[in-house]
Amino acid sequence: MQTIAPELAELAALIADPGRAGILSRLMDGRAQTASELARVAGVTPQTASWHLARLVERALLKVERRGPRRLYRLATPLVAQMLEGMMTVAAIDPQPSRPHPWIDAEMRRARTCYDHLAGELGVAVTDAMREHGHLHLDPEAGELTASGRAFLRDLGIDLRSPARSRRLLCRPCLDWSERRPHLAGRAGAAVADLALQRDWIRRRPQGRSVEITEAGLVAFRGLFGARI
Amino acid sequence: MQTIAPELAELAALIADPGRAGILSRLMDGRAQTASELARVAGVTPQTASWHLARLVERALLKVERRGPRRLYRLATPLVAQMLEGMMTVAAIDPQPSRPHPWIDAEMRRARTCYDHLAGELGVAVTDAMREHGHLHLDPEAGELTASGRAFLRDLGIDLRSPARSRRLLCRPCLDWSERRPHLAGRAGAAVADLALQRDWIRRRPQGRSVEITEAGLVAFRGLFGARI
DNA sequence: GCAACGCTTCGATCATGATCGAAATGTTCA
DNA sequence: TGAACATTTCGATCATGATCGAAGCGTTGC
Repeated sequence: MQTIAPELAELAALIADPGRAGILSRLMDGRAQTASELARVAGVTPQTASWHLARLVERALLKVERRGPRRLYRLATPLVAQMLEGMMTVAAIDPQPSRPHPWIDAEMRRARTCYDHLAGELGVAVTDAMREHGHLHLDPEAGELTASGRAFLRDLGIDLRSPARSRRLLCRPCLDWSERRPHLAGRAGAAVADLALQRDWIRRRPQGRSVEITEAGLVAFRGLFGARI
Repeated sequence: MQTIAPELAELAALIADPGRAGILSRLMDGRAQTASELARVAGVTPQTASWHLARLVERALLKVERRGPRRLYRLATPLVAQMLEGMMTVAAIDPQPSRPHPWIDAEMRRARTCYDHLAGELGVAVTDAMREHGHLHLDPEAGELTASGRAFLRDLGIDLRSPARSRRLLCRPCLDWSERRPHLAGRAGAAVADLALQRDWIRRRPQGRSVEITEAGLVAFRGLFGARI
């Protein structure tokens, strides 16, 4: 019985190295990174990272772009991000009975981006607040932005039609691996994250995927969204 | 920077072995299998399979159930199936320009079940036919069953409310890794597959995940659905 | 209780691939 | 053209874990 199992194993083997897993995890914020930065997060020497990166590109998980003497790596397609999202969700399931993940970096747990939307305590808090205000319904598999939610986002200055890529789902849940609860994803989630970056409510930390919540951000998330953060 | 990367790598390593990947792939039809059957599909001796199965259970990817002298293994949660689905989708992406997958078993490519719904040429053909008849809209990320579609399924004797687990999404796309195109999943997809099994349109092959399309099935899929199969 | 059967544990062997130092390549800028 | 820098290639070493034979365990049925 020939199945896709060999390819599945091959793909998994590619992710199974801690260095490569670190690289992929780092790229989950959707932006491109240099080989040096990726070597740093993987905790290996540049030549080792180069070897890992070559494998990831060869297998089409990453694509590379030359920018002067540097090379910028990013996830090849959103499909890869979606796959990693699913794997992280399962990876976060402790075989042991549920408890918080003390081994996750506090900054990551607090606030980060997940490809293009907010995650961590912040992402879940904003999502919860929107649900409580009736802006949002979120089931494990599906999500819906209510009329109230559309109005709310519009009043914030978000044009949901703008991201053009209307083929993307407006509103979907994404299981937060650190909080073990869904947060808002899809076009609406991306729009909220964009807004937060634009208004300087959050700032990307120079290294890593975590973001810093500014003072203005705390005020905005609490005041405008009603988030308990 | 502590992230979930180590857990991600550990999880991937678990799937990275061809034997274990074969076991997981085999269990993607959602049913439980004996250790012997899983050893067979993995192509290893029973004692090696036992070792693999122990790791998968320990890491909570599988759960085991004793049935007399046998042990029945199944996927621990639908989350695992969803993760594997995502991985298979990426695994099926050839780094090389697109072409059919000659290395996939013809029976698997023809018709199989994907957790609880139809996949392969059959799954895609049924989905396409339903789309062409206006029963279904299917975007890469989302799906919608139209009023016509609901009526169509009702006339077939499908009660979409019956599966009780109404938290599940009614209609969603699932990227078919052998056809590289979406097929119908969600509660509607599961209902169609259930119906097909009940009416003996398809039969599960004793080994493997592929299903056999019966003569009556060909008539039904062509006549009732209008599928080009 | 005993035999049959399915499955697991133990122990020894063997193969794959991750690692880094050293050196080469390639790009930019002066 | 040459210097500076980012990245890759090469080569040798080393560690992890997959494998199977043999033996042990546990359940069922006579």
